[in-house]
Amino acid sequence: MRSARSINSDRPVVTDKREAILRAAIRVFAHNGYFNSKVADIASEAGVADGTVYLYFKSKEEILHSIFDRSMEEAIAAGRKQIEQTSDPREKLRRIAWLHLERLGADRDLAVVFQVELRGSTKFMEEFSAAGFAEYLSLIRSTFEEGQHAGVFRPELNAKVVAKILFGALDEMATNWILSKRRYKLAPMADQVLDIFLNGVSAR
Amino acid sequence: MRSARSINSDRPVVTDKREAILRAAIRVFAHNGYFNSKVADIASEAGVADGTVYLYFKSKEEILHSIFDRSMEEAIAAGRKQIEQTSDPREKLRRIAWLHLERLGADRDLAVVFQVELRGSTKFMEEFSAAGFAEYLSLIRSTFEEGQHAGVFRPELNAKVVAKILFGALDEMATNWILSKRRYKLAPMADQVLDIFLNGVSAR
DNA sequence: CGGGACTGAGTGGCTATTCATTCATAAGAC
DNA sequence: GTCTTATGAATGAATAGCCACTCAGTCCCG
Repeated sequence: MRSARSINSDRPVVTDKREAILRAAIRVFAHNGYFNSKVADIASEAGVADGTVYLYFKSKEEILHSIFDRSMEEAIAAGRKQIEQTSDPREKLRRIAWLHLERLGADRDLAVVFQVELRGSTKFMEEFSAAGFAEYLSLIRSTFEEGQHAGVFRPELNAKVVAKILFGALDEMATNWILSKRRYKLAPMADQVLDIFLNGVSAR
Repeated sequence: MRSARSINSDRPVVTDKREAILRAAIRVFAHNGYFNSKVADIASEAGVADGTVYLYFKSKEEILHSIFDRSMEEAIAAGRKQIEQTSDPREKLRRIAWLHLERLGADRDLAVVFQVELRGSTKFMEEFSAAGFAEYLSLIRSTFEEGQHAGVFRPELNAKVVAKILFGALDEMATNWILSKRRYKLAPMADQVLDIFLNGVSAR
């Protein structure tokens, strides 16, 4: 990959353009929906010609994939890093939840793509499921199991189901935030979710 | 609306064909996704000509709307009925949750349309939000508030948020069920969700 | 017959993708 | 230093295919 011409220290132009197209796509998809978005719209939003898009992406669909892949990768990496910084399972879950909503709340357009556009077809869902999504759920699950072994959480609960419940609750917060006309901070909602959740799953 | 020709007691032919198209659409949308479904596919699945679809629906989009409107109406009516049959707020929520998953679990194709296809665009989401969806959330919310006044649930919790949490958790159960290859009963998951949820929100 | 239900081939509009061409820059020759 | 040639990134007009929707005509019932 770096065999040919890796000498030139900077290739800012290349990266910039690919990046510009991705950002433009997020904005356009968020506003019009994936299926109603024209490649021409993305190109003009990015300030490039239609054809240029195809120098960086194989197809319109690949753009959506790239958005998902990159964001998910970043999110999981950030999540793991947060988790390492504490050993208390409750605190770990708190950080995961907070981070989850903080990331989505920081970029409304990206949040729309994640919460709405990526759900728009079983085909996508299944592909994405297989990819990072399942990994994210299992990050929550294993953290919970850790807490079960430590005696912090109720041992009789099914960790897989518990993970889905927490994820589902957070997911709904995000979706509602997107659809709401009122503007409020998304991340703090994590505390309200966790209050109920932790209260529900903690060993007495 | 019923001013013209409400005399004919039965219009089975009309109803039958409209019904057949709706059912066919649910199946086709569930398998291919809304945007990848051709009106011609729906017509042939329903056993009618392309043009016939337009005798019953103004557009492809209206078909999707009709599916949503009818199902949501039924679901809410069924929910209210269940609620009337008990006065215990905890039991009311239990019935709502169970019913929620039971209905989706009974018709996989319909569930796919609801969980996946209807989420595929902010435009739809907003319209649907405005319609029955918000009503459903507020059904949960007011039941919860009732419980708060009765001293059963923690009074300091924000009922709106609580409703979203319960809904989100159930919603995630349904989505996961759809995507899962393994076949299991969806409705019983309601108990696991409620176990944690009620434990989390109940006054001590 | 009259009229409504139904048909399905055809039309129009739309848009993802391609590709011949342009042009700024790099590389080499002197 | 400057002219010539090579390179490939970028362009955007053209293509090709798709599909929602229409409508002229057929069918059938009373």
